[in-house]
Amino acid sequence: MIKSHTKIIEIDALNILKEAKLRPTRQRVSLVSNIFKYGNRHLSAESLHREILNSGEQVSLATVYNTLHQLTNLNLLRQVKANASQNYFDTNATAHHHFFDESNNSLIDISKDKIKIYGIPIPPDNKKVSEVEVIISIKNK
Amino acid sequence: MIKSHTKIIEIDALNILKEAKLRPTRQRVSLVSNIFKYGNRHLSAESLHREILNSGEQVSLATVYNTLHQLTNLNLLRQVKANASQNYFDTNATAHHHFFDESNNSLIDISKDKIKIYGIPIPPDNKKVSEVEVIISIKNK
DNA sequence: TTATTTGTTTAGAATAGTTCTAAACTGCTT
DNA sequence: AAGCAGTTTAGAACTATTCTAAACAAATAA
Repeated sequence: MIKSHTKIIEIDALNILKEAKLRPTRQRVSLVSNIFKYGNRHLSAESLHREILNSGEQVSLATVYNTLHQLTNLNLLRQVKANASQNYFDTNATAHHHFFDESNNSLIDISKDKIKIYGIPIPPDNKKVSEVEVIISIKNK
Repeated sequence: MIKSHTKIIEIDALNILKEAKLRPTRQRVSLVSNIFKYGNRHLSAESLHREILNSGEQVSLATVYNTLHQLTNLNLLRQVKANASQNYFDTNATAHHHFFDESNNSLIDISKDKIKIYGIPIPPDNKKVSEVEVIISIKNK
């Protein structure tokens, strides 16, 4: 049962990589499987790397970075803006907003349609808006 | 004339440090003078350090970081959220928003009252909102 | 099928960015 | 002016990320 479940995930990973025109190397298959296994979440390169190593696979941290950036360029991941020491990648690549918990640097999704924004200024000449996001910093009461 | 202008800025720096209960060491006086000399702007530790060295003073990069963090804790500076490789400190510590230019990682201020936001969700239990900011990413047309 | 070329991928090494901590300094107390 | 306590500085250590040379894979030619 578990084996067959794993198989399904791997097939998904293979499809994702095929669509992305990235070679389905051992490293990428295990990375992509892991990245999208648990629904929407916020990953650092380091935490993903640990996860992979714990699952018994061997992939270098540099490859983790490569793959995260490739998926980000393909809009399958999204880099989150936060003033944390490490960068976070969001497995929800569609537009949405975040709570940023300053007490532990963690992020919580807020769906796009919860928040309405009016008065977005016109960008400078020769620039266009690529994304509008609201970050609500929170801290302990 | 220039000398006297510098003098005034130094007195400002001395006052800021006095209010902040930080000792007015040579390093801090030149850092604080420089930080607030040019109105609102977005500084990285590295760029501020270069600025100081160019002005003939000798301060270590570690001290630049120390001072930036001290001023941030005192709400005289504000750390900007951006997915850049380095952290940026905003000399405008009041609430406002930003354009983030993806083409060169630069920031442009947007005044708080330009943008209206409705529907900010209630934060999780025992948390309170400390800041709401909008980041409008822009790129070349 | 095998050799050759060409482009892709990986991961160790190098670099960039930030923090830690021991020594130096400052001001207070005696 | 000597000793003590807390503060500050900056070199060294560490963490996060990127670079690049070697390994690999696919495509083509022999």
